Amino acid sequence: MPELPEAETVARALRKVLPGRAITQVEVRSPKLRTSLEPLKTAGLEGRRITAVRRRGRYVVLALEDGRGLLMHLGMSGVVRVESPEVPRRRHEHVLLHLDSGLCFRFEDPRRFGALECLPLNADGLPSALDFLGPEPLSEAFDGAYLFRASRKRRTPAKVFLMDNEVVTGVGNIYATESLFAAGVSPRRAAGRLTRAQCEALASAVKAILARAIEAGGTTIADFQGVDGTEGQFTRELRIYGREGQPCPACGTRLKAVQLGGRTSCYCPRCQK
DNA sequence: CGGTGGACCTGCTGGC
DNA sequence: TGCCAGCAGGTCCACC
Repeated sequence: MPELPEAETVARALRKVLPGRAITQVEVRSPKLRTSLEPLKTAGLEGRRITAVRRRGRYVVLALEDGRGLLMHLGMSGVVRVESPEVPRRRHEHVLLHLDSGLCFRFEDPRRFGALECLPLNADGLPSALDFLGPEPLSEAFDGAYLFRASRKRRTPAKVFLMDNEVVTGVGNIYATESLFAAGVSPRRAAGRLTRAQCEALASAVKAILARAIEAGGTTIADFQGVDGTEGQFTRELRIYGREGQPCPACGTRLKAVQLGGRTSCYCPRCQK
């Protein structure tokens, strides 16, 4: 799944059903995701009440009444559902949190790149493990001036720069690709060579595209689902992601693809400079 | 320090 | 038809 709009979609759905609920039983069915799941078994979560659901970047935090929180990341293929414990366990459902509402929070993740850990929360209500993250892209702290400042002397490609969680958090391959296209910036351009105007255009594009994607409930390529099983509707609004070889929607030029930072990056060689 | 490449996983697909 | 290399929304670490 999961870039910021998908994490936000999940967080909003969980906010409707989790706050106020107590965890009655923890069911751990795999030894580890990205990190070991063993500590969850002995974390003493039974009886603890969930007080709030927060999102930071691609992470979702389920705050507990005791000052700790469950830090969750959906990796590449994570899906969360809240449904009856009677529904048969799926193949890659690794953690189930039974709730006093009679429902069950279920974390499914075939590739196991996701994470679920219980950690103490700081004054901001977040685990300090997230302190390294850069600004939220939809916050005022993220704008053209910030991008321009942060990119000086960086030789890394603009796309890799935009996907760096320390620069701005939550922008992954899909939304970086779409934002660069919307801003008319080549994904290969050295970050330090971006003009002030390009930084303004990029920041605006990131904000507009993420906001629109959140409205649409995220993007589903293969496996992202909302908590209620629905697919993200932003998929139909993607303009170039995954379309290498096809004509540019703006000028008709054949879209190209390059590998940048190990990720496929589709772009229009004519529209993006 | 900044930048790159591989590792971590399973599942699907496109090309032979 | 069937097989398998390659690729997939992310992060982290070792290495230059």
